[in-house]
Amino acid sequence: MTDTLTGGKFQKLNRAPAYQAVSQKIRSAILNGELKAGELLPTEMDLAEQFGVTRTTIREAIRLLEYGGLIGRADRKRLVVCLPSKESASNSLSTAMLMHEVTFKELWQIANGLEPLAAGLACDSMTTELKEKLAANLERTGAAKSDTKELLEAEIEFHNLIAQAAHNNALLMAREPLNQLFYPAFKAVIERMHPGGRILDCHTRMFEAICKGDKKTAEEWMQKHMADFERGIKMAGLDFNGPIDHQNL
Amino acid sequence: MTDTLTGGKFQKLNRAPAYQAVSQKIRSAILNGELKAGELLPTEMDLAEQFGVTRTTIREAIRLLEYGGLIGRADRKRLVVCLPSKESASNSLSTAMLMHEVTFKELWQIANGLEPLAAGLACDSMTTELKEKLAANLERTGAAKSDTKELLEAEIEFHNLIAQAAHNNALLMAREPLNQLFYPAFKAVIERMHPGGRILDCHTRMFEAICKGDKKTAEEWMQKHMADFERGIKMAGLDFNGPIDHQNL
DNA sequence: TATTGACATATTGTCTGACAATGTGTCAAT
DNA sequence: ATTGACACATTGTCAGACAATATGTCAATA
Repeated sequence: MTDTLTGGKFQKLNRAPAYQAVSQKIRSAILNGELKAGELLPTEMDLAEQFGVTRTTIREAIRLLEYGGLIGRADRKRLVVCLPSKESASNSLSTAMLMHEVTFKELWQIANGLEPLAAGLACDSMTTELKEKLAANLERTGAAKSDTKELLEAEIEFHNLIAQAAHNNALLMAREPLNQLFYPAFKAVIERMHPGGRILDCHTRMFEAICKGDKKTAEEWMQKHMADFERGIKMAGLDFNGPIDHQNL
Repeated sequence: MTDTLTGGKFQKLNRAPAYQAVSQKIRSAILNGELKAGELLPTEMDLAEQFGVTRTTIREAIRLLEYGGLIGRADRKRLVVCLPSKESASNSLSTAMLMHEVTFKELWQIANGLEPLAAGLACDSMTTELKEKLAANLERTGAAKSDTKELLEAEIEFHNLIAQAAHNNALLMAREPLNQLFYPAFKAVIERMHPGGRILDCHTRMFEAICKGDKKTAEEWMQKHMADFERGIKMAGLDFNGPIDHQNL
């Protein structure tokens, strides 16, 4: 199968289209800090002149970056350089996972690794501000009762707060695809849950453990919580070993 | 601060540009399976007619998707619907982490969560094929000696193989940003390492543990391996608590 | 003073129409 | 079976235009 004649010696020379080159240049400029987040981009005409191409080409180059969240619109006209939000940053990863038909089980295994990790780290770097937010969240959960929509939001907020308490931005971003992909499942599980179930209990104990800096207990309760979630998925009639849906786009 | 007159009642109506709408439609069609991966996209003129806009608009819409890896070029002409590769899928997340100036420590904490997880899962679902590949990788590592480039590649390959052995596609994709961002650090660490160090030993013991299905031992050795890496980063003169570089773009 | 209206200007979004470069398919010649 | 010649389709890029919308200025007004 090795055709030494046609296969060897020369490598495919890549003549990438101009819009890709331009896009790369702009991207680099942003990563280098030549263009700082928050700054306005030069106008399309400016860029066109600088690169020596047409506005059309510039616009295509910009679109290429826009999806990644590196560039956004300030006020619907002028474009600005952005710090990508964790949502936009994890979009491609989420959709890629969707298209690869990742299963609940696979995602759950990751979450089961990351969530206890977050809980553990939170024990080391808890702040009073986050303690207050968590306390407020517990109240919110308690007050939600059978209002599933409210309960759902509180539940998600709780986990996000824990992750914030870990003071690890990378973790916060790495978790985001799970948030996005699990959302429909969260919803289904919580809607089918008997009110006043274990959720609040779990959360409370976790909160107390974290406040005490009791890493082991915090991690254990998070694991129990995740186990509950797994059971919930199955009880909600979702196929734990099957691919997740994409009601989120 | 609540101006009840101008603030309330009406929400900002969003008149998104046409290229965004078109992009969304195409994206949905792909996620719905109306356009399957591998299929050719209709020609730009076709799309332009169908959506009732110009080719210019269509092209901008396509660029928007191209970055995310949902659309690629088959043969430099006709565009084709793609299953995003794990590399392209994690690009935005990686650059977002870069721009948020994520530290080595933050990334390491995640890796320290995911890598032992992978090693543990691998114990449950090892295949003979991967055993062979891992065995070959160990030989490769042994043979590399002081060839740091070769050693680097072998090291990365080892971890990827473990992750593959976990048979969890989501994990494989979630790990990818770490691969991308740690790469320069890997390199620096390995170049500064005394040859015949602990690497091969660690890998071998992990391999043996995984083959035996000894989850606990496999995880422990992976953790030791990660601890070595942490030491390596510090010894290489990199700031463990400082932001990572972006020599990768 | 603070708000409004009128107006010129700048910038983006979209359209039209064109051309060059490149890949595809066909068919005859070898 | 390979090559050459040719028509055709499709993408990449250009030039130039116009509409819609923000921005800034300045006078008029309450």
